[in-house]
Amino acid sequence: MTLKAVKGFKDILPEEARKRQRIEETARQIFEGCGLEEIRTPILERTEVFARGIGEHTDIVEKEMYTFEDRNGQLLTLRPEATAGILRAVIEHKLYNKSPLLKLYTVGPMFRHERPQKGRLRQFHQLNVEYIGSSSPLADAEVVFLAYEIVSKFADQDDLILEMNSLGCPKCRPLHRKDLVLFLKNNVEDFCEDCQRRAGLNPLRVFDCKNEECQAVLKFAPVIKHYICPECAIHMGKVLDALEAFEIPFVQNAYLVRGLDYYKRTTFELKARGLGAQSTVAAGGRYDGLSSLLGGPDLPGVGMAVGVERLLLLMKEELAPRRADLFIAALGDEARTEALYWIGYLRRQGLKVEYSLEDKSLKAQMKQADKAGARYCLIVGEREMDEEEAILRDMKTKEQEGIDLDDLPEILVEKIKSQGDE
RNA sequence: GUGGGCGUAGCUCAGUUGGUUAGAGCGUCGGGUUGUGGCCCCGGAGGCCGAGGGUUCAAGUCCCUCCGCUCACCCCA
Repeated sequence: MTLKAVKGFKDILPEEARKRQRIEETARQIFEGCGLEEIRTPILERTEVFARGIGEHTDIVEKEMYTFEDRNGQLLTLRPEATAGILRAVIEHKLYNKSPLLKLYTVGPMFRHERPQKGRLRQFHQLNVEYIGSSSPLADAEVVFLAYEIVSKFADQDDLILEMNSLGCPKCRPLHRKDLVLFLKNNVEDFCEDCQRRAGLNPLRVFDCKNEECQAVLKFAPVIKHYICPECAIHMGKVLDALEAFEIPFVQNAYLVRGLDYYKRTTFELKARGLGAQSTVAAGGRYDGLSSLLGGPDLPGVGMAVGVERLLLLMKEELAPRRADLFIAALGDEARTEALYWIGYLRRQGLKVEYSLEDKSLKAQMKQADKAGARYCLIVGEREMDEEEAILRDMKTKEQEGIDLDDLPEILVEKIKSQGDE
């Protein structure tokens, strides 16, 4: 029995790692360009951080967290999402005293013990953004903007759909919730088993049900939109106006809800065709009460997460093959030793130089040069050593020229670097 | 946790009504004269046919159990 990775945990092999590098590079560029700063918090937190932050009765906390006791009997959890940990760090280090608005991003693995399927792993990765300290609807719009910008860099815009909704606030939400619960109670018979269960735990969730009969009944259910207080309505209006100004297309979905308790007001999901059942590639919303829930000051906040694995699924473009600037094919011990000196020098000059670790035939070395995508191949054997002139072959044009051994590295640097600028 | 689909070389897959040494393409390595890559040609390596039982003279092929992968429910990024 060979050893295998744990279920839902995947090895990221070189080809995929390169794609992820591209995604992260692009994201960082966009984040930094918008004035965000990176924060990195631990993957492990005290269970409390998530239990209080995410909500005791959410599925995540109830049955999906990797929670265990360490050697001292302390309850720890592998983070299932990023926001709670970041808030914990912001509060712990009183970062809010340094600036009234913190614009933070982080990239890294999250862990949830769910059954794996397309676009869903137990260890998965997110690009995360948090705007902490601002109640402005523009903060909400910025966060949506960032999600949209990143995703649309890798996905066809026609395949994307941005859904917006407002969940209301502690003032107006309870009214809706009360009426909704009442409605569900009065119509219990018409709902599927799942919905009947949801009604007790997280009533908003029934709106997510895929059952057609449930959806038919839900047409008559109280919708948040009609309960929202003037403040929330104005906030929502400003967010949507800003999105229009940003030229980001969206639709309003009155049934859009969130799985985490801490969300208030703005909530959104960016969905994509071609992802399978897990169609959400990015999502987020406002979480004004979270900071105080975690024992910090009453800081407003809004954030979002992009699912990296899902983005990977959408990423169609093939990566450019790797390219070496130069491959050095050396024949014989003397040439080889000299070649090593050149290789060290050239690499320190920033050139991508490869060569064969094994003592192979010239033909085999040329093949290797080809596989490395080398633009040039330098050939040096006994003959060249005697004549004090190595052969430089342009792999594309097949043209060859002699290079004087005396100041060979300098000549190569100049030649290859000037080529690269063209 | 509940369903469906699938497990044969590194990868994608063939494998006839059960029948002898399990195949192909791609990849990989080597060769096609003395020191020159890609294309082409030739050759090599590489499989407890997911595991364990059973039926049979005979199992990759049939039956059972388990394991794994996968898609969907659920939930969510």
